[in-house]
Amino acid sequence: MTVVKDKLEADKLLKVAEILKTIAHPVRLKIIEVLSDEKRTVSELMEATAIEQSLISHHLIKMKDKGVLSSYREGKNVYYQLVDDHITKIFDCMEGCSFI
Amino acid sequence: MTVVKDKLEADKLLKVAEILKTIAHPVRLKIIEVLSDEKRTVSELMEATAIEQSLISHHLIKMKDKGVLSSYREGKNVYYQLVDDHITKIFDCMEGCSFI
DNA sequence: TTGATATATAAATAAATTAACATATGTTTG
DNA sequence: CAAACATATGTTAATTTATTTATATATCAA
Repeated sequence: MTVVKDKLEADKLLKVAEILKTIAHPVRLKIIEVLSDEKRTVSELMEATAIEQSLISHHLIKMKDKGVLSSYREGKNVYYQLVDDHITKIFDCMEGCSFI
Repeated sequence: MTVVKDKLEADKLLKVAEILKTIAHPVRLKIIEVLSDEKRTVSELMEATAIEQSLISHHLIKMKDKGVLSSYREGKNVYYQLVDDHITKIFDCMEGCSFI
């Protein structure tokens, strides 16, 4: 059996839990998946996810708040992007699990 | 920028979200961390997490329901263990992220 | 400057999660 | 078989999160 190398401190567990909670939603995972390719505008994300404007905005802002995404405006559009690509590894990680 | 290899189907995103939601809690992460070493009884997990009997039982049963843990009885004790060690990779994955 | 387009915000509600407490069940031991 | 121990279950309350609808703000183009 593999042992987790270093035990995570309680506060780090909290932080990890917070991030996981932030992304533990099918739409948010889809957003991450789409953004793994490259940055997208809100409109593009709406189309990619088939989620209406206000709701996707809520999702995006929450993910931004929690540090997973960042955004910048360019004219009428706002682009969202992953703060750290590393997060996409979570798909590999999960897919490796027998129960998925 | 790294691209996620294969796009996950909608139903797989749902499944992944379900699992992430299941473990996105500091106590549950701690349980996974402890079990990464080896199987433990409920009592041992209570001690390791400092969580009271009923509450930890609820956590354990939820994780078992979702397929993350399995359990078996041995006398008065019930042992819980990880169904798939692979799940512990999530710690590495998260620790690699700049926002953690 | 007005209208159109893109996005954000606010408020209300619905739904899900977590925690706490009380009680029940299963197993061993005397 | 009764008491003790380990764990599970049921119920409710508290809290958090997700969704919807309506409205506001920002930017561009005519």
